[in-house]
Amino acid sequence: MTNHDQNCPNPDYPEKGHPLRMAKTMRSEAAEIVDLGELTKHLGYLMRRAQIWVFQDFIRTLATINIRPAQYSVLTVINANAGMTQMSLSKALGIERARLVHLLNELEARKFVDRRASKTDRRSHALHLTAKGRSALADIKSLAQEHEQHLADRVGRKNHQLLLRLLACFASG
Amino acid sequence: MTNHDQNCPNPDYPEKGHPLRMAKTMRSEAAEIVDLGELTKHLGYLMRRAQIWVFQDFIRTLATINIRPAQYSVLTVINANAGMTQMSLSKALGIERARLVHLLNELEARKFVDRRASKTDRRSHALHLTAKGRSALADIKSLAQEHEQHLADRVGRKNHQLLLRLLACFASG
DNA sequence: TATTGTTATACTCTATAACTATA
DNA sequence: TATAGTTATAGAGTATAACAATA
Repeated sequence: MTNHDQNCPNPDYPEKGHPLRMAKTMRSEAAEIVDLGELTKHLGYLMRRAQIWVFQDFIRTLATINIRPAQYSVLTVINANAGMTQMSLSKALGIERARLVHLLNELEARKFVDRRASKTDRRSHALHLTAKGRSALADIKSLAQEHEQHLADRVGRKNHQLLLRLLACFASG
Repeated sequence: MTNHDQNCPNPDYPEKGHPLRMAKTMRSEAAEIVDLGELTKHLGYLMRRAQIWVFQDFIRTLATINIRPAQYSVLTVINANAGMTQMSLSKALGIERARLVHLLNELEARKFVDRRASKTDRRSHALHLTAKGRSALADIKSLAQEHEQHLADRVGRKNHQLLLRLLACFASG
């Protein structure tokens, strides 16, 4: 019996097994009993496993529109802060500015984002969503909500809210 | 005011700022106000930020012994399941077997781990910690506990326990 | 035929350093 | 001198595919 069976409202949601790790040829279903030792007492281990689970569900749920978590976060924050600079976006999301360049190149190539000349500082760019970007974001948000519902189904609505509150301790601090 | 201020027992532990992201030259401390939009309602976003925080604290706390989270998990599970195969370890930790080869090569080069011939299946290896590996793991566990205490200090002891329970829903499932 | 360990490749993301053009 | 954006490189980590030895 694995650790979560006692506590998870719906341990098998959305189907048996890890979202993207369904073995192609599963001859022996016998899941070996492996002792994880101290690992299950470490928040870091559980967070890593949980984060992989969540991101894979996100990627799968938004696969039709081909948006990954990092891209979603960039679009969302630009939408909420039109005209912001790359440095500001980089700091807000904790994404290295060098990495952000590539993310923005992709989103600009897809005509979701505009880099406009700043009026006050000619070193920096003012970031804006295009009309196409705003339209796409509406669809993306809808799918992202669907994804979030998967998580709430998995862990329970109250626990979902609780996790949001508890994890905020580590964000940005 | 950031999101976690109301809820975190000790929002500034262990010092101001992110563990490894202290700017080298911080002229203007004025943290710009950036609206994160819907992101703070997404478990995935908060998990990613939290996981980065936690892993960076782990890496820093165990820097003297030069052990990273993935290496720690491998040593711990081999210790608890002497003689296990690489496939079994790969499945238990959710690490691709191709990736595990490199991890084990490193740990074998450091004389922490032995790959012995299996007695029952000549395709597979039986994994064991060496005497040096067991000795090192004792020190490593002590530092890992210190790291875990940092997390408990950050989020509060009761919340720490709560998080362990809630996140287990996503692990392994 | 399928599985174990291995090698190799591609892609995402992190971490740096260096460069340019501005400030 | 310092900062914004860019380019480049190195290293984790993930995801695949293919191969040899073995089952």
